[in-house]
Amino acid sequence: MPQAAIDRSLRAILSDLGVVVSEIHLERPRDPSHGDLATNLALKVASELGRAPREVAEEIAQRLNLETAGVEAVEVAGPGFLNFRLSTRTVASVLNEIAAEDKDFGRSSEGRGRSVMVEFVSANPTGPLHLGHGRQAALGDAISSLLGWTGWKVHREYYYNDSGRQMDLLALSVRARYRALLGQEEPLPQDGYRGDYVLEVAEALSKEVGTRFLEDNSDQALEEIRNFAVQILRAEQDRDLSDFRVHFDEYFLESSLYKNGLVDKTIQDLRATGLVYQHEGATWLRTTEFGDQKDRVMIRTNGMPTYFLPDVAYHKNKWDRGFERVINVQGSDHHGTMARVRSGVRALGLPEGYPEYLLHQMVRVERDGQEVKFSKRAGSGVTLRELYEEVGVDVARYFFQMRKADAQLLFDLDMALDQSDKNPVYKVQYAHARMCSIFAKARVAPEEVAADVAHLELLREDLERELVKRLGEFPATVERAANQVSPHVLSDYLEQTAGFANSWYHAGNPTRSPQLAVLVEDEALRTARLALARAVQIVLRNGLVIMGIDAPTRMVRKRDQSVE
RNA sequence: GCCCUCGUAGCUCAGGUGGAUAGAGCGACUGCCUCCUAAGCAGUAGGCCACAGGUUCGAGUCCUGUCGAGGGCACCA
Repeated sequence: MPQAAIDRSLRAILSDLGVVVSEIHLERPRDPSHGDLATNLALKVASELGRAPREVAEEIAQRLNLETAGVEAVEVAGPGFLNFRLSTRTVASVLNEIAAEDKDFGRSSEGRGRSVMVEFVSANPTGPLHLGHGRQAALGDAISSLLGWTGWKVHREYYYNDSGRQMDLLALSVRARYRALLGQEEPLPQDGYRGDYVLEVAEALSKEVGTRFLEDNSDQALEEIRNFAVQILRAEQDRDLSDFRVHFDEYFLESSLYKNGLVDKTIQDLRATGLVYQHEGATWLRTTEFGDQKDRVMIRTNGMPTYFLPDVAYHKNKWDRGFERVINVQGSDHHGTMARVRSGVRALGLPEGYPEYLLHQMVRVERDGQEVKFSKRAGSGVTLRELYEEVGVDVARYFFQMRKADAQLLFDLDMALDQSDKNPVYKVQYAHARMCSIFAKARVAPEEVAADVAHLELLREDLERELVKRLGEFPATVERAANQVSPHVLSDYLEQTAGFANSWYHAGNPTRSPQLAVLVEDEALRTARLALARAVQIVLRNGLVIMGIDAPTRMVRKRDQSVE
């Protein structure tokens, strides 16, 4: 990459000047007259050297070996910026790198094969997944993928509570519906689950067991009902996720923490720290020791643990399984658990800031400017499946990823259902498909497109240069998105890159400027442009792969909203 | 009351570590095309970056406060 050569040259000069700098920030200036790349380096180190920024910049510019840095010109501007104009050869050589690396272009090794766990979705099996889970599924999957591309060994995990009060509530809700179905009215419990899906489970139950649970109020009967309901609802969630192309390496049951004695072990270990005390009949942990706002109850007066205890046990277990880095993707309503869990595991000797959290805000859906609120089946909200069956999985995944997690997400159904370039998802996919259609028309296999530097130097149109530069930024963009745990950084890049690619393509429309078409008569130029199209294709495809979105070679428009 | 996140164009949102004239999409407006290189293309207008202070050569970005939106502050999950 051109950045790397300049970076090396600058570092050499700096060490001659006797300055150490951890990172050199090279950016693409907005204003093209400021060159292809710019750095504020001189401004940064000027004070350390006790010299004027412009003077330092001048000296760096003078010492720079243009040839080695792959630069055609360097100039000092403004308060002391260094602006670089890349040589055409440097710009062009990017395309060969992209073609050579192909499916791996954009991968890096920053993670050095270390393990990271991403825990996400983690919904309890009490009903269908809703939009919040969808956002989380898309975000968690994309983050996992980004980490994989930057050299981490990623473990996707789903944790769920298969015991406890919510489950009992579910069982009672199902039982009430089941009995009502068989003519014996039973009121839903307070805070019971009201969605139509509970009725579906009840119907299935009655088919399975007949009237067996009509009179039986035993705990054992209730547990059977619970297990039955959980099995059905878990299966439904699995289908919802799998059809959404989200898959996990491991499903972790809360109940296993009790079965394996990890909860008991945790409370013992905590007691050994001396941070545990009794107060008004409950057992507390002094989490304020680690900056929590108040101490937390671990075991209630009635002898039952709160959720805090298994949470700590679970995260200690993550650590013990070798995950020194863990990212929990959760709704921002879980904000309160963050300080608690971190304090709890710190008491057990784990490092500060473990685990990491990515909290996302709520999702709203709008149609015709009106908020869509209801799902009869789910009882409340809109289910994930309802959404992606209407707009398609690609669109749903993209929309969930295209905003930063800590901002609320407005899901605009009118935009989502638009099948033109106005829809960012299709814009990127069209751009990819257009590149594919060029190869089809030229009757060449994309893998066989090759051009040497002499050809590539012919790419002198502004749009072409701009495109090449952008394509070269793909690996750095993937890294930034991964480091910031922010998939929207990537979707933003793809959308803009697709925009440039589309403009480039349209510019060569036969009725406008046929000399700008990819498939021009001049064979050398044609070769060069095919190589550019190939690079665009690779970058867009790799980006979409990371996002978990199809990169179609041909777009087929759906006639209407009915299922294909 | 305390804590966290957010506040940028009419709308939805980007704005690497503080850097040069604050960007994109939608919508609006103006041209162009009816080509088959795709369900159009090109361009224009639109901003007190919520507000008030501060830090500094320089603030949308950092600090303090105010206002507004969302969420969290359980022996619930």
